[in-house]
Amino acid sequence: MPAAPARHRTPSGDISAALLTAAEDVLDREGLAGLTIRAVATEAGVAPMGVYNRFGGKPGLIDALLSRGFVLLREAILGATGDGLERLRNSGPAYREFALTHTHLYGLMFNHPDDVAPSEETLVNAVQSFQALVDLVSDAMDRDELIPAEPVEVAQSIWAAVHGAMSLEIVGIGFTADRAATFQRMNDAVLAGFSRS
Amino acid sequence: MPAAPARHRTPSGDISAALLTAAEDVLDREGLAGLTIRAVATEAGVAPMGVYNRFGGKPGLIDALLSRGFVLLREAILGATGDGLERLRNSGPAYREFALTHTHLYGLMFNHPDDVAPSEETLVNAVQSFQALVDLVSDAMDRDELIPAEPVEVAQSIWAAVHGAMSLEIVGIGFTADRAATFQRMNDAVLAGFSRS
DNA sequence: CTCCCCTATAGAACGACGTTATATAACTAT
DNA sequence: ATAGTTATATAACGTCGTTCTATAGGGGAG
Repeated sequence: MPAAPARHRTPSGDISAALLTAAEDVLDREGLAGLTIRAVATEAGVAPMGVYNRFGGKPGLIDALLSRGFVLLREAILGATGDGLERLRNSGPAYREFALTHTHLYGLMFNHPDDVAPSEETLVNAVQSFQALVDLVSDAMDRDELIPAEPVEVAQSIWAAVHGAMSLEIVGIGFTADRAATFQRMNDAVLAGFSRS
Repeated sequence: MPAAPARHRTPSGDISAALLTAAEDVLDREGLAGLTIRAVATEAGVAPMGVYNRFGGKPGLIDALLSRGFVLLREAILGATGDGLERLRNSGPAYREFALTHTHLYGLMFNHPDDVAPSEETLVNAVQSFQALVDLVSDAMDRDELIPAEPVEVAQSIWAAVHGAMSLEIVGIGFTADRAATFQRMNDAVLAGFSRS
């Protein structure tokens, strides 16, 4: 009989992390269409069954990607420098940077397939991303740099504007030459709407 | 031999329209996951091959949906009542109404699959949707109800904010009780950022 | 160190998908 | 009525997500 084919076995604990990292890479590189169970498993050097053992299937794997995406988004927002209103203003470009660095993941986070039901953990991470923005708004209000109002309401408006700008920019709908400058202007205009004259 | 199976044949000219209408219905009813060639053809009472004869395949069919979506969006914007700044303000809720009525189509318009390359006609319709908003902005500026600026820049910012709000509302990311009221407040805040004090 | 159980592995299989190819039958224009 | 265009039914191919089987590698108990 022929020599037994050398069969490698990945240590249990490393499988989830390997699959998740591989999924991120495949998604960034080839988009959602290229994100197949077989492709991710191959990229991770793991058997396709691992996706089912660890994530319960493709929707579970995508949910894990979303969860990680919101963690990264929160870190991007918190990475903004400055204080008060200045920091809030700087969080806009930081948000933009994240979206442009992970366009496919970003698109997935705000427009996931119907069969992907965000898990509790994912929802918590999404809320914490939003909370990071709320905190920046609250701080600016405490410093009297913004009109007093409900911070959650204001943060929701700012997030909508910033997310909308990135969604349009990623899909290629833009009618101005300098995208970064247009983003800045929109960011400033929205903040101006909530600022003291 | 058995009786020939009664084979119905759809008149040529009606096939495209039947397929497109069926695709709209299936998309609205079952989402992108349910939008299969076979399902659309069955819904239209037409052979699956019709999609290839008329639209060149599934990406072509989706492109036709996008094209029609932007026409509907333009009509929704133009349907806003009032004059000048008031009409611009009213176009927000009209936009929201369209997005909520066709959530799946709306999501597709601003986050289409990688293999769907928008046709020239679709791009023209998208530009015309945007132009409708630019015209409202220009009119409000002409009436001195907005700060003088480049209408395209201002319209781009407004669209970003409104689109972002609907994108978040559709995906279920919202932290305020009354979605319609929050939308109104954001709409007003953005316009305030471009308005005369 | 040895044995055993847990679990990752390879591989086949299923149904559904987008797509292509075939041959037949229905409409349309002459 | 006839000929050509074109929609039809049907089968097939490869790939997808998913499930099932049997095998074999690694970690823990003795």
